[in-house]
Amino acid sequence: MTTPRSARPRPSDPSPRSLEELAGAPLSLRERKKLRTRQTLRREAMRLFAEQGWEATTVDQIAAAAEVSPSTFFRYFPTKEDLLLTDEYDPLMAEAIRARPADEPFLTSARAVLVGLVRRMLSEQERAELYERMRLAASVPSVRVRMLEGAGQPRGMLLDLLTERAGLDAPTLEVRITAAAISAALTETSLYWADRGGREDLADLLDLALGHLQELDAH
Amino acid sequence: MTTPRSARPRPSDPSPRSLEELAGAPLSLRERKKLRTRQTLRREAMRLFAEQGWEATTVDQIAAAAEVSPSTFFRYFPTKEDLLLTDEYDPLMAEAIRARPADEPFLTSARAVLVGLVRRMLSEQERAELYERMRLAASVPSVRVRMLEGAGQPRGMLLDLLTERAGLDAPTLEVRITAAAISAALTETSLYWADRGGREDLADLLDLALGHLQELDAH
DNA sequence: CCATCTTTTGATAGTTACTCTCATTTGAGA
DNA sequence: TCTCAAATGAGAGTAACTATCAAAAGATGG
Repeated sequence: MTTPRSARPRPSDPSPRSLEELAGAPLSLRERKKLRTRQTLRREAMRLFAEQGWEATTVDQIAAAAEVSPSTFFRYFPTKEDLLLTDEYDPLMAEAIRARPADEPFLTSARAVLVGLVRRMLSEQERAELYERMRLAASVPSVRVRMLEGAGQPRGMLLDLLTERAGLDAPTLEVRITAAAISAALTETSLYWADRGGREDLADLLDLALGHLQELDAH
Repeated sequence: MTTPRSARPRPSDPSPRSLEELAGAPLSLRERKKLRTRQTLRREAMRLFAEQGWEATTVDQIAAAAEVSPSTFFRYFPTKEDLLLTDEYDPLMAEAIRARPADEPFLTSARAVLVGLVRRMLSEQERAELYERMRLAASVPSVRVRMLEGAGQPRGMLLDLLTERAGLDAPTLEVRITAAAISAALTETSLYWADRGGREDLADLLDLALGHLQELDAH
């Protein structure tokens, strides 16, 4: 439970990440292998988690199932928890928020963008994966914790956006409060959704939650 | 980094905790010893953290400094991080919030109570301790993480209070959002305070932060 | 196709936070 | 003083990491 920090040589990130599959950039063999290893690790991990639960599944098992050494596992995922983190939505959110009028209250922008994104963007499979991740996050504290931490989390991005929009260099307390509140609402809503078995519509829930934040004063 | 959970027999909590020093209840020898062990552990730990930093200080060192076995350490603090958590203010907060008119918006109650509590309640020494804890929390991710998690954190208590006040059995999404937002604001403010070297007035900051939450819609 | 250079990998040997179990000590209460 | 429950210590074990280094495998220029 010490602060994890990988000083060990890691396989370098495929730079423009996942977009170049669509763009013409042909992946080199090396890059393809790395991608496949990463996917295999994640897939095997999720399978094992589903079969045996989070705690009963060791990193060694995951590595074995993916046919790599434990060392290699840690080169791809600095912690076991990181298997469940993805920040792939952050850039999209950032872009969409920047496209909104700058004089609009930030929470209004965020609400519109987040709800819209969730409503449109998720394919069935993405939805299912998100659900699995959130289910685990909801039941395993250390995962929730890592999720709240910030690495792959929206707070950092929201903070930057807010600071930028306010024309500030460093975030004020108010800015930090706004970012923290939205991020907390986002996480809480996802967890709530997972708690209820993923049966309700996530976009609706999110709309409700952020709407509630807007009128916190009245309840 | 597995989910920590103490299944080992722990020294039982001195039930009404810390209040009975003021009340007439004379502590038994056993209770006094437990209290002293807990305090010693925490004090020695803080000293070592200050001297060597968080990571360089091992649990074994702390136990040795407090002259107990490592086993005993874990009986008192399920994780190293827990050394920095205290929920001693929670009961006071709960009581004070319950004393407010039930038809008042919850955030208004919370703001009044929290700010009042912080403004009045902290002796110089409490203030200094809180500052040290927050300083560490602000700089050591795993601690911040554990702080956000909820164990010693106000979210759980706020959630109960809110659910109770709304006359519900189980918390709705709205209730969860409110609790999460207030809790996040509380933590964020404390971290901000620590970031700034503890020079500003915590009560003022808190008032500002919760006030900002009330008008999130306008910014 | 070959030789070299770089990146990725695996093996091995720690360290540390924690868990479990069990025998011993110590305070509580009669 | 005897008895019982609670608290402690000792020791062995697990699992998540970290650090190091040599071997394997793609990339690259000729």
